[in-house]
Amino acid sequence: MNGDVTSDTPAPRPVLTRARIVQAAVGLIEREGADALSMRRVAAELGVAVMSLYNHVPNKGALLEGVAEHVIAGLELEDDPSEPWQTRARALVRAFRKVAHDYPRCMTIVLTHKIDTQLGLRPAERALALADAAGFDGPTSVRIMRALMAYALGAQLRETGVVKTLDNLVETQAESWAKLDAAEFPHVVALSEELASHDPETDFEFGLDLLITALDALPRGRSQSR
Amino acid sequence: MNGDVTSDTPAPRPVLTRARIVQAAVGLIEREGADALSMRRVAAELGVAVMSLYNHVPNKGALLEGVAEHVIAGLELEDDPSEPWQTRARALVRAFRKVAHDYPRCMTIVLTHKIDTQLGLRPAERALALADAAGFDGPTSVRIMRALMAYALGAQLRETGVVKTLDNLVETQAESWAKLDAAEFPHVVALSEELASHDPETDFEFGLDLLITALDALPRGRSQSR
DNA sequence: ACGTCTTACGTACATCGTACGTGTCGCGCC
DNA sequence: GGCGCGACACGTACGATGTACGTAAGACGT
Repeated sequence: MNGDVTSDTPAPRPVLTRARIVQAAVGLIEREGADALSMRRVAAELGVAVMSLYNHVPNKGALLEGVAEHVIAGLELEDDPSEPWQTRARALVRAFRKVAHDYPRCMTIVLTHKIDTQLGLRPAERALALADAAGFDGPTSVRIMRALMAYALGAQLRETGVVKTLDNLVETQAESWAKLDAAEFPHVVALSEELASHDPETDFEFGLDLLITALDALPRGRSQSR
Repeated sequence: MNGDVTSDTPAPRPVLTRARIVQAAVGLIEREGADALSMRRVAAELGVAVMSLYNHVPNKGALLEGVAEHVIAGLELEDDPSEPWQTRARALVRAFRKVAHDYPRCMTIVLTHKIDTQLGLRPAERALALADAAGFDGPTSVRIMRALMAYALGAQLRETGVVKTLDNLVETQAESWAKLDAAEFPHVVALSEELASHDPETDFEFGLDLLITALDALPRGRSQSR
């Protein structure tokens, strides 16, 4: 009567699939960090033997590419071409900020792995379209895209703490400032409060504004669309 | 007569030291990539047993921090305060480009590891000093520093190919463009030539110019020093 | 001569990625 | 029905890795 195991979903095992594996990996990374990711942990996560994963993923590298792909797919790239290009450009860069915020601990993996899908081309296409709409010529458009990418990239790595090298250490080592000789680092010491206070939102918008207004002031060959 | 082994350096074993270990690690990474780095490989590199390393380095993580520190120490931060701040700012950001170019395969490690030395504060101090010289107030100076850092960071990750995700895949997959439907990625297809051609220098300077000129146009409370 | 400290070494173990062989299940074909 | 066959989950096993731990050999003050 009730024991029809084959047709009625038994629930505990919703079939193993590449998508489920990738999702488990993403979850694991976000919960315990990228170092904690291992094929064995992922398998355990899914209640499955280790080698079963290899039926859907050729190797760990491919899994990581899957993770990168998954995250990039989360980019929300809705666009309204009737808006001025400045607004659309801001929206594009903000979309990066959004995913970086949603998957902070995945970022290292996302950035250091290739993405074979055309998904990875969407941001580039969008940026080029914007520059085109703004009236810039081809070579300039490419450079604009690269500059925007660079900023979006760096700002997010900074904000999410992926990059611990530069100014971030200023923020995380507040207690050791006392030992800093003000002679060698006068400005850092003087601005320690501002450095410690975090307002990533306005920090991000500040830099974005710089770029957009600079682009706006740039001479261009063709007339802009709006 | 000639066999005084203790005083005259026997050459093959110049004493094991943390600096030598770090240097070996850096060399190995640059030659074979970060994945190839293992304590055993480093030990072999130095003609030494594996565990001997642990007399100078508590664990692998500390070694990586040492690598990061070594690279950051290579930042050439000479400065001429008599120059206009724009020039000095350009020099600062270019210094990042220089090290990233010198140690491309170390960058991932450099960025994802903390640096405990005050060495890591030098760039921040310099950037803050520049913003101060330009006449910006404290909070704005901090934001300027962060924006410059973000760009320097992102631009270098892009250029050195550490980040393979965004537009870089456009450049590395030239052969597969034929299969791109021009309907979905019209601009990418149209600008494929510009995308493929590499002129990192001017790309970099383009973005840097955007930021500097935007900063220059910014209103500021105090008068600039020059 | 002798303890102590420093440093290089070797062994041992847990954990990792994954190559390979085995078992089970469902489905088309006779 | 029987039967072969491909897909998929599993278990075992091997090499490589990071490192805890014990050992030994020289340096040096007493």
